[in-house]
Amino acid sequence: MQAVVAALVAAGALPAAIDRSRVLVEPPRDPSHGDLATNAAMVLAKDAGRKPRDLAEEIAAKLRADDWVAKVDIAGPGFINLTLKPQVWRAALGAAVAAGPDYAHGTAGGPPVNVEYVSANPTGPMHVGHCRGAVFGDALANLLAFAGRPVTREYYINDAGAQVDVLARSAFLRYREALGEDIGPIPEGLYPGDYLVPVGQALAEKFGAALRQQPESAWLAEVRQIAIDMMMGMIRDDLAALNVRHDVFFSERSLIEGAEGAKTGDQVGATIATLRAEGKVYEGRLPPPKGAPPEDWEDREQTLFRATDFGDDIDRPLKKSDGSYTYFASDIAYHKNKVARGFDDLIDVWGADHGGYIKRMQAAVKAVSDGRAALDVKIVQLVKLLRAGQPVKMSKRAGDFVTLREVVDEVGKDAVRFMMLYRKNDAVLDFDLAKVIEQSRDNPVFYVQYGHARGQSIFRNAREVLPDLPEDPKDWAARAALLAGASLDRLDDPGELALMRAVAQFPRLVEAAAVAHEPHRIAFYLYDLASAFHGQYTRGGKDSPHLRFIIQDDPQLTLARLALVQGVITVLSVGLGLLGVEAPDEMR
RNA sequence: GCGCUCGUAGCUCAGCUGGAUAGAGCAUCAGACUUCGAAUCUGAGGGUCGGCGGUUCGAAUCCGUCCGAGCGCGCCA
Repeated sequence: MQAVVAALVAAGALPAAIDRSRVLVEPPRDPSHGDLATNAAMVLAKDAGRKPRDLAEEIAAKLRADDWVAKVDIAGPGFINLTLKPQVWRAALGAAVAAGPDYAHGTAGGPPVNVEYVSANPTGPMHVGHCRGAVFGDALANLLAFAGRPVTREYYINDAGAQVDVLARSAFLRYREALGEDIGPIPEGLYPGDYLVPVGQALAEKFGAALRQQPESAWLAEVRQIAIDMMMGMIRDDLAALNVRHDVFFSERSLIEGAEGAKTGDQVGATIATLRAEGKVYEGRLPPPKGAPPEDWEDREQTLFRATDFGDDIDRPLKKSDGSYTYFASDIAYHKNKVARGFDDLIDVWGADHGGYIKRMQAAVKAVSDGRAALDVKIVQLVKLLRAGQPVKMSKRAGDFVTLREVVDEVGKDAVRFMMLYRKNDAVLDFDLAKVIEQSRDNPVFYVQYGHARGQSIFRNAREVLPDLPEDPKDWAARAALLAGASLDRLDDPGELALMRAVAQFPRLVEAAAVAHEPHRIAFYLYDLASAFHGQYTRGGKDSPHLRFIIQDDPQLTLARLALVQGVITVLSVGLGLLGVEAPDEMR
């Protein structure tokens, strides 16, 4: 397209200085308009001082000369619709089959990117509320990595706040219990969950009765660390059950107290000092919050980050009244640490309740990187857990919540992952435990997986016609070698062409989804592809047996159609892989 | 009071970053099983894209303003 515009400029039909940036070429929404559409004539007409339709005629004439173009139409206010020759799609299918698992790989490279997700407090097992962010972050990281960017997956362990001291005290109580003491009901303010019982037992085994009569100051740090380590072990197991993984588990405490060996010292204090030297931190006063002022509001001089200089609405405090750092202060130091490790591109995945935090964190990232680094915060909205349309009630009793593990055990990780991604991340999501195990079109997980299984089933059956087919469904290379000899010219049914187009579109889709940080686009695309495939499959029914994939007396045609099936299941398999969902060879 | 997010078919949601007659699934109605897996498919009806203005060749999409929902608003993380 650009070449055509250039030619027109050269021919004097268009001014040389014309702005081409708005010229787009993309598949139209309505397939009956052709394979590609461009707005070039409309966009360029004004600057050129020409009527859009006249200009369109001129451009169309050039396009008709192209080898790949079968048809050019001008429609509406000046759209130019291109229909490509089937050879284009056949070539794309051939490429997909040949590339196998690498199809669409590396479509959108770029600098290293750091994705932080989950970062649940290490005070207990993961609950359902965590799983959406976990799945989203993991799939986004998969997507970026597959698109060709070096990705680091990170978990920030909030092991420095007051809540881990509560954890330590709760664990200590279980320790006394493990030593045979009757501890009665768990006091208000401590974590009551049974998951702390093993921690108490571990403490009892390690220390015997040694800690029992000691004051809190003597045992707090050690008990805390053991409890945190055990909680993180549980969390990692929970994440593993969801097929979520991280490369780096980063401790907040290590920022404040220094990493092992204490070489790094207090990075939070150092960060504040640096910012202060740059004039980005000052001592000052804040106005009380509007609306409902807190009872204990106290107007005092405090250490503030000049967030308003970087786009935030108000400057933000860095120290509590007792002199310790606010969570925000250590978060600044943490993000500065990420920048120092070479990441100029940061992505954080947060829950909806942290929405009010985005501006200040983006301001902080700008401040600590001199504007070089950018932070994109993806908010995942609430998940409403249902069973057959009815809300799953969580008991109000503290410590009694639905754990992530319970949900995964009930419906499986594939269903959880797919459904979490079958929605935009910033829209609330209903998750119905009854529906996701249904085996019907109403359940997208099943529907897409069934598409893959059905494709593999065709290969199993096709061995009657083509005995040379490799038996192993996972041996894509052997299949690709055989299918390379297929005469793809035999694929000329409109349904087949539509499937080829869909397969050809996948690399573009991966690129767009990666750039937009939107893994849900993959899920929707896969559903559409599965739908087109199921449709073509059923078309080869009683009325049109000649459209069946396997034609008994025509091995060559069968081979060509198997190449199409292989293209489809390649994309289904790669796409499901990005989402972290299995692509089964058969449904059971 | 302020900020962020959202508002699309009866229900649950897409809409490729400004394109053509706004699309799927469920539900409703009408059809297709001596089949490579009917666990599927084909078709029909159903819409002031929350309202009103603006920007332009063109708006569900961008801007303004109302209405409605959710989340947040020193020393919780």
